[in-house]
Amino acid sequence: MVRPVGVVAREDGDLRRWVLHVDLDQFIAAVEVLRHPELEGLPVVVGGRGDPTERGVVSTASYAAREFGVGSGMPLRVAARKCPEAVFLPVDAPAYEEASRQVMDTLRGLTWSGRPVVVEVLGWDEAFLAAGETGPTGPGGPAGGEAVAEGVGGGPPGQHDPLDFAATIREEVLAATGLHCSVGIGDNKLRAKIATDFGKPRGSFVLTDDNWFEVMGDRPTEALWGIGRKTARKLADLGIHTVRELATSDARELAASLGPTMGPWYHRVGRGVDTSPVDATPYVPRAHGREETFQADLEQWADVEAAVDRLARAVVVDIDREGRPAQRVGIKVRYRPFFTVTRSLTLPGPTSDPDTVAAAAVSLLGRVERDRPVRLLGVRLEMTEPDGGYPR
DNA sequence: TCTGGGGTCCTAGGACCC
DNA sequence: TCTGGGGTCCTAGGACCC
Repeated sequence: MVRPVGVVAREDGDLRRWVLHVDLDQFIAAVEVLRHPELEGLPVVVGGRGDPTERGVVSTASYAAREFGVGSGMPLRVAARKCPEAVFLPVDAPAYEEASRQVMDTLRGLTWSGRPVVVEVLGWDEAFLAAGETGPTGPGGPAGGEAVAEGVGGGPPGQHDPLDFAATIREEVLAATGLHCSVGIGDNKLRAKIATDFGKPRGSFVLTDDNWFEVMGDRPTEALWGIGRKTARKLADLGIHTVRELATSDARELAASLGPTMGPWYHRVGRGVDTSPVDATPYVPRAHGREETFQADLEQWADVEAAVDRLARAVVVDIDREGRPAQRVGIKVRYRPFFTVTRSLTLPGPTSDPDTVAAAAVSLLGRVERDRPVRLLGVRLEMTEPDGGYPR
């Protein structure tokens, strides 16, 4: 159900106007510092297997490391050159998942002016928050889904100012987890998300229709959520460089050159327009995959086939946990130096049989070139839709 | 600089069918 | 023979995000 945000004025202090975006500061590095307190304040780089001589990239760098120019996505070898004294640590996903769970549980336990908070989790270290419903909302029934108020009318009036609530969020998350976060405040999700960057670290920022162009108008289109390097370049080719230019561009021209769906969407993003609701519905994955970059390129085709077989069986274990069979199988092959192809097929019928899936994955190798060194292999399984389809 | 691993969604062309 | 228009499925690739 689509719940418009940012248009409905209400008697209760206009809570529905606000969306908050919570983003943990240097999350992965911060989790590592929590369990290695002696690293506090030092340049810490987390990525790959923690060996800066290996192939791999930076997942997160601490603020001290960032001062040396180290940043996310940078090859570990480059990070080591920029900051040789940095402490390099391997990625430990289970540790971050556990810390994330604590953070999200803390957020879900918050109330705002006596209302439960709706929490939409975006990843390990991000979530959108909005004030939830306190009861049935009319003919359509409850709109909040999971969210049900606890002490309707019984509690103290609480805070209506979103900046006060943002401060509460930061305090509660710090007290519960030892982690610092920043909070973006907006009149929709898009603006809240972008606002967070201006609040970092350990702060808040408010971005609404009132100050959108003042804050964003002269920034490059790439500053927008959903516009990356490639799209920014395409826009530049159309003479669109800034957020203001995007906002005042011709929507039909955008549709013609960027697609009937994406064109108009970029136009809305340029104006800061977003009507999507904060939705606490648990995430249901469409697919699972595993891929591996080899420290040394594979030169023997038998090694390539063995690796695809192994990856396919590993992903079958992953989808088994989901309890849904595979209906499509895809492989990814990245050759030296960095050229990638994908191949995929629809299975004759849904299956979770490891032999069948592995055989299908290996068979796809018959559709790619086999006479060049292989840098990466991946296998991906698309699952059948869950009963009742996907949420939203 | 020499480029991870986990995902999502959109586009476009061809096959196939009516 | 000189051949429309639309819908759906399959496949490959691209872009983006965390």
